[in-house]
Amino acid sequence: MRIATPPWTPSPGPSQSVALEVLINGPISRSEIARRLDLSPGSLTRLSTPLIEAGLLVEVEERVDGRAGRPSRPLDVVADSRHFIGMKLTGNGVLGVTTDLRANVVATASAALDSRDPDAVAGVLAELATRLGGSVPSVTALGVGIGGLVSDHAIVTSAPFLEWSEVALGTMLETATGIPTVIENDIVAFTEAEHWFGAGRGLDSFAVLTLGAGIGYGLVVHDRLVVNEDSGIGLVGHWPIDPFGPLCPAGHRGCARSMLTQAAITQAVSTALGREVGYDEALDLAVAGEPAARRVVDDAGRGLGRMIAAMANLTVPERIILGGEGVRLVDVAGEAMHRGIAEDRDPRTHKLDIVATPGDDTEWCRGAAVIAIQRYVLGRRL
Amino acid sequence: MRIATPPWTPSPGPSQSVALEVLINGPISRSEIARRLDLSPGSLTRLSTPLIEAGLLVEVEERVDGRAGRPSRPLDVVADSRHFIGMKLTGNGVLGVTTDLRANVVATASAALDSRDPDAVAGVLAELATRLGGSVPSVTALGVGIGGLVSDHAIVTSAPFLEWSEVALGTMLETATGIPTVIENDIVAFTEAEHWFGAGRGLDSFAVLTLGAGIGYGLVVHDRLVVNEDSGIGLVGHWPIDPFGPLCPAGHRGCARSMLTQAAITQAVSTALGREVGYDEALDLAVAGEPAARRVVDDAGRGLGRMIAAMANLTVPERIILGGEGVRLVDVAGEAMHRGIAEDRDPRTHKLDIVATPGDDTEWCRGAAVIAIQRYVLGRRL
DNA sequence: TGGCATTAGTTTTACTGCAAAAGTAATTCG
DNA sequence: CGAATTACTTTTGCAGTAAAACTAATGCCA
Repeated sequence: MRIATPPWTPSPGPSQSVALEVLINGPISRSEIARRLDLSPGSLTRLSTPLIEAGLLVEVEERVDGRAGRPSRPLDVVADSRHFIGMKLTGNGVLGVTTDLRANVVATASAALDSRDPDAVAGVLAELATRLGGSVPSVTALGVGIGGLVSDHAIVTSAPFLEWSEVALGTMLETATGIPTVIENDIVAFTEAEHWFGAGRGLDSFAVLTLGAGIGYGLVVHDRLVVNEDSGIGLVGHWPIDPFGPLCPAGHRGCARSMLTQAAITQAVSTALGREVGYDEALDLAVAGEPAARRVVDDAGRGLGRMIAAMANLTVPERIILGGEGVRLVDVAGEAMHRGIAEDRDPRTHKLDIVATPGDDTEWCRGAAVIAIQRYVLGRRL
Repeated sequence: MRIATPPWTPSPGPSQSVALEVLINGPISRSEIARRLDLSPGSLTRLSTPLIEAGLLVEVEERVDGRAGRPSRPLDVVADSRHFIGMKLTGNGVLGVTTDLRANVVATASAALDSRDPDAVAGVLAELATRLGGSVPSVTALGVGIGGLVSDHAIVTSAPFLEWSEVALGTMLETATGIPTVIENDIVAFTEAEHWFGAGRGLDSFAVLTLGAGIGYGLVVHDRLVVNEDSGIGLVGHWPIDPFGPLCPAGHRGCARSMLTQAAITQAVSTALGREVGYDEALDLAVAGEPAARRVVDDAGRGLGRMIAAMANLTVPERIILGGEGVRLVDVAGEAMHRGIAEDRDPRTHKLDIVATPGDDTEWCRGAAVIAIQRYVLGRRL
């Protein structure tokens, strides 16, 4: 029989900071935590002991560092002491994952959406949550990522792709599942996942750009996400990147949406070749040297590069993280991208640190799970 | 006889926070400070009393608020208890101001530069500092703003307009004047002035764009300036704002430098009219409806608007502050600017809060003085 | 092999700085 | 004129901290 896990008790303050430090920065010794949080060694003993007794932290076996002195006893969180569900809602369906406290995916599932009616959608989500929760002892919290404006971590203010406005999805799901639920904008969720557990971990600032069905943008500065009331609208979708590019439905010429989305690239290649091709096929053709595909992909890469240059120039991040389902473009058009960056970057600037995350669909779900984790770990005051 | 002013003793911690709150947020009651810093009323008595006894703060006469209850006794800093000098260094000369602790200008002076030799320049600056310091009892610190890369608040790493690199201007001036000296990039200084005492006061985030001899950009997010090792290079000077615009010396078509600087506008208007005109005359002609000038100014305004849209989209600031010697462009081309903003902003976004600061040359000097004030008030740990 | 240096972590102690609570002050409103 | 309200002060006790002394576990070196 499994002993019930105690709640994440640490209230805001040094005790919570210690727990967070361990959660985010992996196994870490008491002395290292003391250095980072600027606390005395004595305080660290005092603060860590109750966390260990509560079963939240454990001492892992010491690693031999080869240095002189007593070896450290790194602390780590018991990652599978709690589990979370993260879901990504799109127009066609829902994809979901179960994760542990460190946002490692332990199960995956999906469901189709027949209707856009809020109640029907909530029903599908709840059913999926039940299915995902079956593989773990208990689910601590549920996070849902959605492309649109979300307020109070609970209400979908506006989600054009579902034709929703002011839908209290959070409450609906909490009622249906009995699991504490947070709703969040998908890019915010993705960015927070990179922030806590991804390529942005430990950085003071970074920017995120996602490629896929749409173009997403997130920013962390001074170790905190940058948001305002317009976040979630999709501010960079119509970013002008090529004055001679194709038109988008809103009448912008050569905007990000008309050149960088998967649909834009497949359409441009399909039109040029006179036959329907998929996204991966379009990129394959470019790799193989097919001239039209190559040109479309290079134009996109160059535009992407100029967009990255703009982000770098205006927000001076330590790193730029590229992600999303369509991120393979970065591999295929890397050279064009770097040319695009060079066009709009002063040659005296330092080289940009650009990393691409896996373009797996479940990354969006992990993001939603991270929002649930944050909400749980930090308390209601997110 | 004037009693010697005690040093700004508060060491980092709540005491310093209280002093800062009063310095930046004007006369403010103890209870209001307690609310803002999340301290108890008792703590505020304890913390403010020694600051008052030290002569740093004073109680100003209460303002009648009409509300019930005991009236508050607002605290204020003794602004003219200390004075600072701020200077702006350009290729032709130096402009300087003397200010009080709140960066109010109390004197102005300038000097020409005959030579770009570091020692000669330092001599001119020191002489100017002596002149500026004559009107006040004593000078607490000196700040110098310079268009280029500055490290450690002391060394001019690179200043192309003076053909300087690795000039230890800070030490040179401290030796020559005996006044603690800080060197800082001019845009950083300008932005900090807005942050503490200008249109950015009290905001969590804002962006600054200056127009003049060059294009400057500064950003504050989460109440702190955003900088990295590339800040000071002038990252936005070559921002592409019009694919059909004129060429800049670096070969960029329609970049900010080629369309928004004073030189760009006067040149474009002069060329069109076949005679030399100055900046103000060019703007006057545009106001009067002269077609070529109108077109040049409107093109610039539109480009400025698109640049503002880019800043707003990527950094979601609460406010955008426009400044610099050439800021009159904003008045003359306001309509075109707003059209440019609308082009690249999603119509669903909230209206941007845009303010223009006076285009006085001395604003740059105030900025430098603010850096000196910050360095003094916060201690060496800036 | 034993001492020494080094680093990690614990225990003890004393103290700072805080909030909470109770008290005082100064005003408006009825 | 007193009740309500808000601002500030004084008093008190306590929680969390650092500092110091101590224990522990390793590598290094003679």
